[in-house]
Formats: sequence, structure tokens, C-alpha cells
Amino acid sequence: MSVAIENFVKAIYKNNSNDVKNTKPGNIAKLLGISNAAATDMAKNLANKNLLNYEKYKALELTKAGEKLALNVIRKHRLWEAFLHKTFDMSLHEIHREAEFLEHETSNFLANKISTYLGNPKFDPHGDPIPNANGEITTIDTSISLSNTKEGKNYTISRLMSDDKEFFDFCGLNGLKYGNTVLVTKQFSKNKMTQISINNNTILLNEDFTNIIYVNEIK
Amino acid sequence: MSVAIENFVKAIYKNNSNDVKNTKPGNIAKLLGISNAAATDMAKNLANKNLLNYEKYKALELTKAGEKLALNVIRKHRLWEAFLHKTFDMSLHEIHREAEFLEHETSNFLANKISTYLGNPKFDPHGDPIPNANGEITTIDTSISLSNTKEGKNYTISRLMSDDKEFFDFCGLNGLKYGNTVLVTKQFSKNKMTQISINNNTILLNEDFTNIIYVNEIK
DNA sequence: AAAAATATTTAAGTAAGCTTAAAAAAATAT
DNA sequence: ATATTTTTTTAAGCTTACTTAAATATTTTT
Repeated sequence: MSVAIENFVKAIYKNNSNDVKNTKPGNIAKLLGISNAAATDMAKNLANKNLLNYEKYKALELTKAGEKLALNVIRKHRLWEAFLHKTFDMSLHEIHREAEFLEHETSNFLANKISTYLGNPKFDPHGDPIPNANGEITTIDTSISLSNTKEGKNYTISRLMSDDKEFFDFCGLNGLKYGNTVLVTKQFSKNKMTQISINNNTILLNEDFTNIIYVNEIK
Repeated sequence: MSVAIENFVKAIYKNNSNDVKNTKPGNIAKLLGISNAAATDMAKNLANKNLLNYEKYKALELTKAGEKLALNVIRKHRLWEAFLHKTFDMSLHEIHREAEFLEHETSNFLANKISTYLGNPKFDPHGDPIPNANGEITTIDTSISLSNTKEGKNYTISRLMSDDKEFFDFCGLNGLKYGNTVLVTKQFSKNKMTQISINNNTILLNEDFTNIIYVNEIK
């Protein structure tokens, strides 16, 4: 399958795991930076290839085959991220940028080699789950966003849901890393801000960031 | 630059390092498995982009920019080969197949990371020289093909010039590997065959193979 | 429920990278 | 030196993945 097709099914799949699902062509177009017309064209094309179900004016729905393709691309993306992070000590932003291209040009054979080499990890350095070779993925996610945490409790960081360089730079500088521990010291609910303590530093985060940082309570 | 363009300049560059140089569009077309017409089209296109000089019915000549692009792609290809061979213990054929795709989707940033990680090697596992980040390549090659060796002398294998799976499988089975030592026990010049001794085994090679195995005499 | 705003689809067109078939030039053989 | 063969180029056409503009359907607002 072409890069365009792989990115299209990937965008639909990822959109479906968002809170606000909108898999109509226009929204996928916005995510991919192409015109609505191009997305409609592509949707018809992929329906012909049995990768999705297309009905005029309706939301796009991946078929089993379409979902499998999307998961295979996501698997390669996240394996590359884990591998590059470990091997070359590249930042969360750098590994994402590189994996965005490598994911389309990696054989299943090599993906399996990478996975074995890493000990078949279930999560990448952002905390995102890595689908296995059969397209099975860990979807049960009991973690909550930092916005919904309680004052005085300790949490471990389980997921950094972003593609943004500035966010990752900020995280890198402040020790906000997959697996690390934070203490929520104050919730400013009116101003939608959260104060946390990490590595003996106190930092104040606004909603933009607390919404995409996921954590698990330490009991 | 697109994959098609990168492969085109790479094919011209590689053809120029062959014994029999023929960089007219038809020959490049044959190497790439495309039609002559497509190669002529592409040649005009690349001339517009200042990657090569094109004159009707004449051989194609890479410009400095074209050569630099070709060397950059070859650098990435050979770095990936070296890396995959070392890290995942993949065969010479497997690394070539994988690198053929990865070479086009690797940033200079990552290529440099790989190079540093490997200790900036000058040769890949086939013995082919790896261009450095400035596009400089070791071209002085004092090695000779096994066909031109002398009976009773010892040689180290310096290069396996092929893309062929069967050849690499044969090499793998018989210890014919970059850096290994062979003793030439007999040259059957009439039948164009060479008998060698390696790892206490005696094997007889025909011209097809001895022409693409390059060695250096041990004095 | 109708009007206004928004989203989707259709239509027409473009560029890249190919194809085949025919025409033209160059290389080779006699 | 000419005829034959081979190679290169031109011409016309195809597919993929886009674009913009216009038409049409849906959704939201009032």
C-alpha cells in the first residue's frame, strides 16, 4: 500500500481512539493537511480496496482489513520510536519525526527483529501501546489525565499524548517522562491549572498540557 | 527529492563505477526496470533540476549536485546495511533488501547518528565504501577479483560485489565473508574456474562468482 | 420550519512517473 | 558506403494523489 493510503487509514484509526470521534472525510482531510475533495476521493478509492466502508455524507468506518493495515503501520511507528530512543538516545520529538517516514518502508521481517531485540515491549517511549504482529493492541487504559488528579496524591506518568516539539522539549527539561513519579500539590480548578512537584521542583501546568499528560495513581 | 529521482541518480553513479560504463538513458532504464521513454523523460526532468547534463543521444553525466545526491543516498544505504548486519545479525541479502527502502526515508541527522554509533566505518559488510557526510568516498581500490589471483597465495576478502540472494547464500554457507582469508589452490584458466581453500574446506568457483569477489594479497 | 452556515461531493484540471507505439537518429554489419 | 539493426526520442495516454471552484446535502441557528 502507498504512503498516502497508509497515512489515511492511520488517521482514521487514531481519530477513532480520540474522545471526540469525527471520521467524516473533512476531518480526516484536516488531520492530513489535504483538501476535503481529496479525502472524499481517497475514501472511495479505499472502499474499492475493501479497507473501509463508505456511504455518502456518513462517517468513514475501517473494515477489519483497514484496521489491520492501520495497526501494522502504528506498530512499525512505535517500534521505531522505542528503538531509536533506546539506541541513539534521541528525544521524543526526534523519534516521532523519524518514525513518521520509516514506518512506511519497514518490512514485517525487520519490524519483528526490532521487537525481539527490544524484548517485545508493549509501550513506546510516549507510553503509547505497540500493537503486536497479529494486530492486537492493549486498549484498556486505566490512566487519567493530570487535569483529573487529586491534590496530595502521587502518580506515575503513563502517557504523553502529543506530537508537538515544544511540549516534548518542556517535558524533557522538567523530568516529565514515561514512568516517572509526580506529586499533585494543588488543583486550581477555576483557572484550569495544576501544580505538581517532580524531582524537588514545583511546576505549574495549564490545561493544554495537563489534558495530554496521562498518569496512574500510586496507592 | 523523490524516490524515483534518488534511484535514478544512484543508478547513473553506480554505473559509472563499473568497468563497462554506459550511462545512456536506455541502459539506466534497463537497470531500473523502466521503459526507455521514461528514462529519457526523467533525464530531461533532472537536467532541469541541474542534477545532470543532458544532450540528445549522448550519455548522461551527473553534475556536482547530482553526484552529491547519489552519494548521500549511497551513504544511507550502506550505513543501514552496516547497522542492520551488526545489530540484528541479518544476512547480506536481507540488509540490502531492507536498505533499498530505508535509504530514501532517513534524515541526515539519523544517518550521522548511525555512523557515529558504528564508529564512522569506511566500509559496509559487502566491503563497499561508505561516503562520509561531505560526500567524500574512498575510491582507490587496490583489490583484485579472485579471477586474477595466483596459485599458492593467500588473500583477504575485501568486497562482494553483488545484489544476488543466491550468491550471498552461497557465501554465507562457505565462510566467504568480508575480512576472511582464502588460499588460492588452483587456477583452471582454460575453464575459467578457481579452486580455493577456506576454513579447511576446498571449493571450486566458476567465473560468475570469481569475477565479483574482490581480494587483497597477504604478503 | 425555514434560513443561514457549514460540510461534502462532484467536476475539471494539474504534476509526477510511468506505459506503448511510432518516428528519428546512431551504431553495426555487410 | 549502404543497408540493417539497435537505440533514443517523441507523442499520446494512463494512474495516483492531489488542487480549486461550483453544486449539493446536512447541520445549526433562529
